[in-house]
Amino acid sequence: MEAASPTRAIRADARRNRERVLEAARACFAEHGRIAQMDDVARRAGVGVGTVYRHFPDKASLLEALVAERFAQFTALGREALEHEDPWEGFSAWLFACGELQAEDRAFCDSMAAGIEPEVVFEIAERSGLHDVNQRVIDRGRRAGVIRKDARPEDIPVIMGGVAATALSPKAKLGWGWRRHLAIALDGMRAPAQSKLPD
Amino acid sequence: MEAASPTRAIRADARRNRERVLEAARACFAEHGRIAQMDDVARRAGVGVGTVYRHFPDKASLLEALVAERFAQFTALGREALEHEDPWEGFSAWLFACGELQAEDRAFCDSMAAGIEPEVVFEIAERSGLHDVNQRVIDRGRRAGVIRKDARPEDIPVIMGGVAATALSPKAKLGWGWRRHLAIALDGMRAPAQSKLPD
DNA sequence: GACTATACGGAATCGGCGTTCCGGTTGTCA
DNA sequence: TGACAACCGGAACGCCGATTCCGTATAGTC
Repeated sequence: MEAASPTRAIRADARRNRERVLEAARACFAEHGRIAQMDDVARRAGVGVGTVYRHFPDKASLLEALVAERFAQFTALGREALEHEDPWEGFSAWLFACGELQAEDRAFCDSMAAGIEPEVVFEIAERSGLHDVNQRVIDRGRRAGVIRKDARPEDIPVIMGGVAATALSPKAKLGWGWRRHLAIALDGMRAPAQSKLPD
Repeated sequence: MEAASPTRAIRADARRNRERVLEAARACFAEHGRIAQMDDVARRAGVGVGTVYRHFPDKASLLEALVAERFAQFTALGREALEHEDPWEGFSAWLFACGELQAEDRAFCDSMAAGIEPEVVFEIAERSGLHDVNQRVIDRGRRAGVIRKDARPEDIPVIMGGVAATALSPKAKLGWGWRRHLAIALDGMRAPAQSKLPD
């Protein structure tokens, strides 16, 4: 039904500009979070705002595209984690790696933490195969006896969302650091469990 | 230097209105988060916007006042926790209680999670004595051998910030729930530690 | 080289929201 | 009761940033 239009293909310059816009958006939003402005993205990309809007109907779509990229990375890393000989090491190193990517991306963090339109985020995670990977990683860990029995795949996004919130805080203050936060949560996920999880 | 003005005392209606505004603000912001509008607060309080502004110079101040109230509650609960016979029970029940309060308050959650002006939040925590209580609760737990040795008082706000982020998500989705998140983190704080925390 | 569908740029538009302002009201004190 | 300072309401203002619009430029085709 969705046949390629019979007319001319997408113009080369259009394709190039789309790439530029995405790249500029990555940089702007990573640095300033979702408050970065469309005009800034356009300027950084060296195009007019109009062009940005031709490629992405609105700001939300642009942000979405970026989140999708990140999720794809997480998924890829997760697949590798499944190959790791030590299920626990694979699991924890994976989350630290995702944390590293997150921490560099303010917009991603506040999308996750303050969770604008979680429905959409959920769908993207589904589409990118992230849910599936979460499921497998948790299963593997539980079977190996290194992850607590009552752990669930959804615990991963919950934890990472929390870590994202921490990553948003100015690092200096209190000497926090998302790594410490993640380390605590990971200990909480480890078998043997010290308590029973609600739900 | 800050002597009471020698002129008439604050008018009774002014005091009453201030209270109304605070109450309305509590309700509006709790429900909609910090995006709730000043006009809504005013309407709900049954006063004009001007009145809101006479009592609080700007939106930030109003939010701040509310956050301060919350922190004061946390502090009070924390002091009670210190009296609990079981240091672990005192600690964990305390955080669940705080979570309960948080979860009902969207504005508080997004202040904590997306952390607008963390400097200010920090200062309020200091003033309300929350930092002090955190310190004591952790110390007590560590001495009793129920909290991991490498835990630090700052881990508490970090964890609760993460929980706040979770509380912001629509509960239905994925069957999450901040309680589960907190439970995991608490297990991570418990002695004996399974790993060494970074930093 | 001529032609046209596509793209482009960026000024102008539009809507939302915090904040200000001032004429009118009301509590308080003598 | 009168006078005045303290308050009040809410219309109007100003800023800011997303989005639109349209005249112009250009890739791709014949």
